[in-house]
Formats: sequence, C-alpha cells, structure tokens
Amino acid sequence: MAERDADTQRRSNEPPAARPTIADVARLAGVSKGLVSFALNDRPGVSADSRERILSAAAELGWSPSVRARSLSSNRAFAIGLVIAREPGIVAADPFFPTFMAGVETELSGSGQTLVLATVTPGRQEADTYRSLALDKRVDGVILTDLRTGDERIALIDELGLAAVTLGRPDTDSPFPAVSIDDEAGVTATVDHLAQLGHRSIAHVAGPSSMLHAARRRRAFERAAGAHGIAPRVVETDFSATEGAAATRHLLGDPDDRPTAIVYSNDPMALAGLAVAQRAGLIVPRDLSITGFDNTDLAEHVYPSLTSVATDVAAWGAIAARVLLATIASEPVDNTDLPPARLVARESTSHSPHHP
Amino acid sequence: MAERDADTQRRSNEPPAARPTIADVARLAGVSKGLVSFALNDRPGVSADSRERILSAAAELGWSPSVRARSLSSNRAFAIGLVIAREPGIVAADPFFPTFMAGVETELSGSGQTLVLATVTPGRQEADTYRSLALDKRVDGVILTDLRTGDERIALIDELGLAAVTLGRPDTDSPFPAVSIDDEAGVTATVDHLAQLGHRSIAHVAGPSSMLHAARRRRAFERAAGAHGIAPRVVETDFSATEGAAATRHLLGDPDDRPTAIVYSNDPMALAGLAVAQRAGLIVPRDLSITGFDNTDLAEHVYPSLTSVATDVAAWGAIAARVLLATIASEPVDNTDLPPARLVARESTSHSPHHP
DNA sequence: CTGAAAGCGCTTACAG
DNA sequence: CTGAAAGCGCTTACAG
Repeated sequence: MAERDADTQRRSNEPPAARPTIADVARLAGVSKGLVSFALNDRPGVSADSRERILSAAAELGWSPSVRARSLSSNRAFAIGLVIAREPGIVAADPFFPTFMAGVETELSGSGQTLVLATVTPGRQEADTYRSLALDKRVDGVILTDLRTGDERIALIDELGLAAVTLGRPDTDSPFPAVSIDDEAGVTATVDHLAQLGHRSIAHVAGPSSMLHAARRRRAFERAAGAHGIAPRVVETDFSATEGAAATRHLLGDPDDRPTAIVYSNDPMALAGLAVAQRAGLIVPRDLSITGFDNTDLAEHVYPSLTSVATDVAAWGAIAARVLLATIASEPVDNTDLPPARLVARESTSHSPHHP
Repeated sequence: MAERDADTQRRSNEPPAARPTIADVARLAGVSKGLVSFALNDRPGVSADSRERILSAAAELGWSPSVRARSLSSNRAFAIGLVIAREPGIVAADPFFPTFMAGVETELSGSGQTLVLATVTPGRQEADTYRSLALDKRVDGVILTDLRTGDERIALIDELGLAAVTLGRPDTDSPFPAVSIDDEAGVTATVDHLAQLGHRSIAHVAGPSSMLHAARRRRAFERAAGAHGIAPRVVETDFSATEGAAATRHLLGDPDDRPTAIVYSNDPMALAGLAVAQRAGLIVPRDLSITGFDNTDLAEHVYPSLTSVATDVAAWGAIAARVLLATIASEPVDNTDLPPARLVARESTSHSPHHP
C-alpha cells in the first residue's frame, strides 16, 4: 500500500478518440442524416438497399448513438428512477433494496437504459426529489416502492408527467400499472402452520400501518387468526430491529399472558425478537415459536434457524422494470401478479408448549 | 385494495406546462442568449446591470436550466456512477451499500447531480458496464468500491477518460484520489482487546484475499497477533454467511485444538459463526469469544450482542462523492483519510476459558 | 422512398 | 461588456 505523491493524482487521462456521428455514417453511405436516423431506428420507409448500406457504414465506423443527443431531440431520458425514502438504519438492515435493484438491473442491462437512484429522508425531500427528476427529465419513469395509505406520490407523479409502476396495488385510484406479490398468502400459511402445531396464542409484530404492505400483512394475520378462532394480538412498530425488540419485551412482559408464538412482519425484527426471548431465558422454539418475513440470507444461518416467508424479490425487480419500460414505450400493459409468497419452515417454530 | 379496470391504466397524464428556455429569458431581459448563459453560469464579463435584469427575468419566468441541453453542448453528464460487482446474496446481506449510497446522496442532493447505479455480476459484465457508461457519457465519474489486488478497473477507467475516486488506496499506481478509512486500526484494537482478556488462541475468518480490504484486515490481524506472540490462524472465505459458517465449523472441528476467540472480517459471517458455535453446544462468550466487522444494526440486537468494529460508512459516501465532484470540476484534491475504525465491545467477547 | 432543413436548449469561440 | 452565429448529435415534420 504505497503512498502516492499528490502530484501523481493530477495525471490527466487520455482524451477518448472522437466518436463517429450520424453525419459520418451518412457521408460514408452516401445518404442524408435523416435517412440514417430512420434506418437506425428501424422505422418504415427506407429501401432495403439504403438500409443495408447505412447499417454496414455504421458498423464499419463503429458508430453508436449519442444518448445525450437523442435525449435532447426526443425529450426522453433513457433512464428510470428509484427514490428510496426510509430511515437509513432501517434500509440498511433490510436486504430488500439491493436484491430488488439487482433484479431491475438484469432487465436494464443491454437495454441501453440506466437506473438513477436517490435516497432521501422521508418527508418533503421526497416530493422535491420526484419534482427535480421530472423537471430535469432525468428519468422517463419511476418505480414506486413502499406504498403508503393514501399515497400522495401517485397524484404527484401523474401530475409531473412521469410514467410509473407501483409495487403492489395502491389503495387510491391510480393510473399506473401495478406489479404485485401476494404476501398475504405467506402470512396465512404462517398462521396455519402455527395453528397446526397447536398454538392458540399468537401475536403479530407489525410494521407501520401507514405502509401498505405492513397493513396488508397485519390484516392477513388478523384474518387468519380469526379463522382459527384465535384472538389476534398485534403490536405496531417502525420495522426496525430496535422496535422489534421492544415489541417482543412488551409481549413477553406478563408471564401469565404470554403468546406461544410471534409472527414478525420482517426478518430483522424476528432476529431481534429471538434475542430478546433468549435473553429472557426462553428457549426457542420449545417455549416460543418465532417467524420472520422476507427470508433474509441470515435466516438460515442463525440458531435456531428462522422460519420465514420467502418472496422472489429479484424477479419482482426485473418484472417491475420490464413493465415500466413497456409503459414508457407506450406498449399496452396490465397489472401483473407474481407467484405468491411462500412459507419456509425452519427450526424456530415447533409445537406449542401447551400442546398435549 | 380494489382491482382497477385495465383501461384505467392507460389514462394519460397531463402534459407538463412548456418550460421557459434561455431564449425566453433573453427576450424578457432584452439581451442575447449568449449573455444569459454567461450571467446564469456566473462567468465574468457581464455588467452588473445586465446580470441583474437577466437574473430577475429568469426568476420571473421560473426558468431552470435544461440538463439535457447542457449535457449535449458541454459534454458533461451531471451524474456520477456506482457499479456494484458482488454476488447478489452477499451484497444483500451487507448493509454497506445502502448506507454508503445514502451518504453519497447527502452530497449530491442540491448539487443538481444524480447517482447512476449499476449492479453487475463480477467478471466481464463489469468492464462492459464501465465502458458503456463512459461511451454514452452517462456519468462524469465513478466511485470505485471493493478494490481488488492489481485492480484492472483503474487502468480501464483512466483509459475511458472518466474521473474517479477510490475507496481506500489501490495497490497499483493510480491517477485517482483515494478516500480511506483505516480499518486496520479496528482489527488491531480487536486483537488487543482479546489478548487483554487472556486469549492466546485466536483465529481469523477472512474475506477473499483478492479484495484489498479483506487482505488488509487479514494482514492487520496477523501483525497484531504476532505482536502478542500469538500464532495467527486464518481461514479465507468469500464474505458470505454460508462460508463464514463453514469456516467456523472447520475451526471448531478439533476439540483439542480449538481457538478461544474468532475474529470475523464482517458481521454476517460473525452472526453465522455464532450460530454454529451455539449449535455445537458452546456458550458464547464463556467458551468462545466472537467479533465482527462493520457494526451492523443487528449486532446490538442479537444474543449475545456482538462485539464489532464500527466505521462511519455514510460519511465515507459523502466524502467520496464530494471528492469526486471536486475532481470532475478540476479542483485540486488530495487523498483523504477519515477517522479510523473503532472497536465496539459488547457481550460476545469475554475472558478466555483458559484464563486464570 | 429520399433530401434539405428546422429544431431540441444550451455553450462557446469570434467579432466588435 | 455585448451580439450574432455556429455547434453539440440527434429526431422529425415537410416537400418532393
């Protein structure tokens, strides 16, 4: 690890060779610039002969289109945006976004499109970010994640003239296609699984009710519990490990009225809850069953390994990007439903201690 | 959650009002377009009087520059890039990137610059991504993370004519400024801490030696162990929880020659190692001390809570972005060193079982 | 089917 | 200090 001299830093790099333009191609092919543009964009009205000459001229020169020039004349950005509005600590603990973005990228790479990412603190900075992305036309459309109840972003983005796709269906009227994963099925399967193991006292540690997917999971929990004749107990949190731990302490506080199973709305909270239980001297799953959501990489590597609900987040990202690109290209699109979330049973769930 | 009709999807959103251009401003101020450009870019050679008229005309019209037009004429992208080349599972488990990007964003927001993100599978797709970002001038510069030994990206990016900043100093000659955090200090502090607790048999679960920061931590471990007269034992992994668990099983395999402490090169591996130890019937820290690296959010929420090494990743992102923007603006920049990593001692480390 | 031209909204020499 | 003009590299009516 050698220290380099400061002046080494300033060594200027070589200017890249001048790129051929459409004018060079036109000259070589002996046609006008306009015709080159038509040929290269696969538009009708170019004779097979000319097209041939143009394409081979372009190939010979190693021509590739200038995105910025196309941007200016066609008023498109050839990019899509993702604005993440979560508290830093919460987004860091949650593997959702890296996985999701990797999925988006699989669709983008090769399409010549690019992903513009903005991380903002929730609140008005978020709206300003969408505004400036639209004002500068830095993106042609956005993927809306973490949908909220009565989400004001829907109207804002429509008003800004951006295309969009939502992850899940909003609870308000929306002009945008939705790409959804039925995570309620995962919650229901979890409660069924626990009920089958004899649990009659099951609690749910929910995410914030202002977030649609958190509310949806909670309702699914309440419905499934009700179907088994179980009185649902719910504690709401902000999805952080800290509040997940606090909720667990609260639930385990009264030894005479302690749930035998806790269904957490995400994995980080479940792991924090597991630690709280162990610290309180409980043995999981003998004394308490625990389940998570999202099937984090770590879920199978903790002790006991964590029963969780798996969704294909990367596929979600890829499909969302594909639908958004189609929308931008004015192709007809419909709401899309991905395969539902499914339960992955592991060691953290077993028979209720009160089970015969 | 109402299903919407398919035809509702196609409701077109309002066309945004036509934006004022520099020509409108010139007309209102009664000057030429060129002068407007000079005034708005704070360039010398505009009379105070004209500047005044131009600025108020721009304000009155609500003018803001068209990024795409500026891009085309000035050949800049007003964007910086981040290319993440890690296996999906590993990047998802590691909170580094979300935190880092949030830090980058704090510097970017308000600067009118944008972050372009690409996630690629390691290998040639990575080089192609840098090439196309440069060819299309989608970015003016890039932040190089996860530096490797003899990193070919340095030469590639220099050749492509992009600006760059590296996270940490490369082991090859580099024309780019480096923004570094001394993580060796954190490893050294960890080993000192363990030695002070009486540990004489300490192992290290390292990341891949092809990654500079993994190699650096490993060397720091070996040096610190040597300083205490301890024979260093090292197992190399790919940084994944899976291989962290396997390395731990290997280290704990021989009961007669089992380390009393294990220093992991990241937190996910430490958490997986903790589980392996517990599964083997060991009590942490009574029978085995364990430390991580990066001080993940979860570290304080597991049981026992994890001793780890903390670095200010968000600040790293902010400074890296700032240095890169300065480089792009041709301002003089030097290598920057952030405050060193520091040990956060928690419950997972205590006296060696062999300690008197 | 094809050409000549205007236009996207800026920046930047070049004259004065 | 200021204006008129060319240019960045495309797309897209408008004529023929």
